[in-house]
Amino acid sequence: MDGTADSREGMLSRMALNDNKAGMEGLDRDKINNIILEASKGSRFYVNEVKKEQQVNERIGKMMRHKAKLTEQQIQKAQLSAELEMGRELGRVIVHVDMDAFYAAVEMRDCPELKDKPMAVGSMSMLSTSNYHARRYGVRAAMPGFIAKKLCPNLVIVPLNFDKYTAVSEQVREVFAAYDPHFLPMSLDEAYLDITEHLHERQHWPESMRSYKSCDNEVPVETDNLSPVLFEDSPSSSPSLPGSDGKVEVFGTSPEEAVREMRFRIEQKTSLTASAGIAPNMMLAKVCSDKNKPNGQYSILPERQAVMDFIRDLPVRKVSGIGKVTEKMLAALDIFTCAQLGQQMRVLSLLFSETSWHHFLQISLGLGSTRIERCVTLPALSIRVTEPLPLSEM
DNA sequence: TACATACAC
DNA sequence: TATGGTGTATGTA
Repeated sequence: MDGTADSREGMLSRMALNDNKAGMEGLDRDKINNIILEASKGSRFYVNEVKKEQQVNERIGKMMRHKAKLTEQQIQKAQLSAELEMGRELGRVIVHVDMDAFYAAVEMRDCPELKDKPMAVGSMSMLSTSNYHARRYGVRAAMPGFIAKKLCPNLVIVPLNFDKYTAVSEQVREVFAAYDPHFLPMSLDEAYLDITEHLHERQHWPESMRSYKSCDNEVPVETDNLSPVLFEDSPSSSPSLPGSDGKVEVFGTSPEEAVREMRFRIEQKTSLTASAGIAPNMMLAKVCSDKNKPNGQYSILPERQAVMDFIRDLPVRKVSGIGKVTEKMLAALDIFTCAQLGQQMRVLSLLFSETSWHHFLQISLGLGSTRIERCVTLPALSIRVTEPLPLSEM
């Protein structure tokens, strides 16, 4: 009944390497998992993980028995879909920006010797993040350093410099604010922005307000005549003219160009790269920001068809809010992609709570929040004494 | 209400 | 030697 094979399989789903992240494609999973397993076996953590795994398996068993007993019930899913479809909002331009391997990138910037080595930030007990070189060995955020060392003996582990990351984060947030003063920070290294208003204004901006010099810090190139009032923080001392020194880049007025410009300014200011996603809602923007990481961006056009094309083959696990447990429960129902999620709504509405299946339905339709709300989270953020460690800012 | 689970960073 | 800390949301007893 217990079945060692079964519990071992199940354990792997919790303990095994999570390669669902950028920079970890094409690894030798079996080899890596064996090392992780060997290092973990017998520990209290291991025993606890096995226990939790069995609980999830029981939950799935219960769900499957329930499913087998289902009678053909009619539900009004079609009607709800239609209502949601009518309310679909495509008019906002939502951006999710995410710094690439943030802590590791800061440490590499400040210590060039680390640049070509596999390195991670954290301790022997826990890593906060790793650089892309280390990821080739399966070393990633949320992994204990001692296990990472087994995977990659040459790994350099740098302790956290939290104050430094906070300071850099402030610099990055200054750039965010230029595109959306109400942006929503999710952690030190990532945020949601609604750049709809910015884009409206930007339409009327002259090129000079969209021009940036490669070597200079964050200020548009100064030309003699045009609205200098708008550049309060530009240095009046040395107005750099196009062609005088570094190359001047002119950014366009489209959403993609605005975001390219924002990433350019972040890099000029901090020497760190960011990735971004542009989409009509937060759920999609978040997925998009991961698509061309590191140092890239991806956008979904504000059209229903573009959204549905994007959603179709998207693995459900990529969606924020779908974690490993939900992934496994859905997998037991042969649901792996968002399209399959949509096809199975009838069953899902019977097996899951109302809030859960409503959420699933929204995902399957490519819907998400179109207003970023800061007021709700702001008090919580200000109370916080220490920022939680981002364990997956890759 | 209190506690447990899932999820995010 | 060693597998985080904190907040939110949701479900259940």
